[in-house]
Amino acid sequence: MPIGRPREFDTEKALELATSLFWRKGYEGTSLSDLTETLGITRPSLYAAFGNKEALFRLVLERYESIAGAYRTKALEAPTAAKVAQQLLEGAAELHGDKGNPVGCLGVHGALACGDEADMIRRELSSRRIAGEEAIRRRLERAKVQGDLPPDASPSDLARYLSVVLYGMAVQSVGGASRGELRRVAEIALRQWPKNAH
Amino acid sequence: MPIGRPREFDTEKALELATSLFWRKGYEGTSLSDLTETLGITRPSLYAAFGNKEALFRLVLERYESIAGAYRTKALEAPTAAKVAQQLLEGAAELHGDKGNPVGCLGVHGALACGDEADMIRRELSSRRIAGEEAIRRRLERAKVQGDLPPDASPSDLARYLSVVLYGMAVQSVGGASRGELRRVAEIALRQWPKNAH
DNA sequence: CTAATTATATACCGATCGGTATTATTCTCT
DNA sequence: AGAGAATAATACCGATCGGTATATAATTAG
Repeated sequence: MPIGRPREFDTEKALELATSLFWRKGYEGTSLSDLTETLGITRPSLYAAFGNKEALFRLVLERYESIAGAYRTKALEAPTAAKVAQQLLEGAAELHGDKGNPVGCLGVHGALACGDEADMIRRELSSRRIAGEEAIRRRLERAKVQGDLPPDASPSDLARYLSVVLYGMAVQSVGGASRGELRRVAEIALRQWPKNAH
Repeated sequence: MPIGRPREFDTEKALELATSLFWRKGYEGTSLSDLTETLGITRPSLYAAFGNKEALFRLVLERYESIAGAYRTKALEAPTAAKVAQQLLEGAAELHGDKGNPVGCLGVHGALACGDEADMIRRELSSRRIAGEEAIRRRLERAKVQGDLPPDASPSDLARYLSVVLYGMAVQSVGGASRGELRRVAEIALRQWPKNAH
């Protein structure tokens, strides 16, 4: 056991509560009072354990991506480009259609528009969205090399299209879309997927 | 001329400046100090002219929808369902690809996630998004009656799909997507549009 | 035991939030 | 000119923001 007085709360459980809070209300919309009240700890305890609000948000973001965003990395490992697209869109439908999760996507509405003070977070989320799109693009380029996509298909355009639908589904879920409705959106979005001639 | 001391600023110009401010930074992200500084008026003048921050935002929202959202109502008047879809998506590409406009969409990121105080605005924007989707759905139902869509096509699913792509394009534009990139997204999204056998 | 170390709770910091009371100024109407 | 009405400028309100100084309690090391 480490030296000094032992911590009286579970940091992992606290991160989980903070995640759902930031997920629902975004970065700026979540106040320190929200956090301390929900986590059941005092302000100095929060700062001693996590640094400050911004550092806590970054920890939450890591946690969110490794859990809620797990379907993304898994989808990119699917054998064909068509299956990658399918798993991405259906995974988003499952995630956002799950009534147990807060609506929307932490990465999308966490800080789309915000005051000057949260500008760092806005940029961070934006670059993460871009990185996600890049990952899809690289996977589709590989697919093209493997003859898995028609020669005239553009991996970057298709990756952008997939990202757009993913973002849109997150926004749509804020309006209360059900899992079935999101699934049908995914199905329609996949209809146009470029068919290989072979 | 009305009785009393005349107003020394142009309310229409002030609304325009407020629109671009709310458009960029969202409802909560825009402070009264931002507003008074940008509009070049004092706080009491703003309150006398527009009521309060929330009332000003609603005025801005009306203005935004009648200007930036004009392409939507126009698109719904297109002769065929396919052209409605095309004009909706291409209109969004033009709007969000215009470097003269702030990125994103006021209705989408104006208050997706926010603190408790802005909850009214969040609900307002959400219900407007739903109303927009409903308008598309009704147009597509009319198209189906007119034999303009295949019998097995679902107007509500297609309307939801179109809305998702519109939302997603708004988010994508925050990441700096160009007009051409958004146009290609629109083009891909339209490939799957149900073809009529006729 | 004492000393060192770490977490806790209370109470507070300056800055900013949205909003307003007060007073002075500029106009129309009689 | 003077009364009434509306806007303008200054200065301020309580509440909340993110963050912290201070002191106390709980633990390990010696």
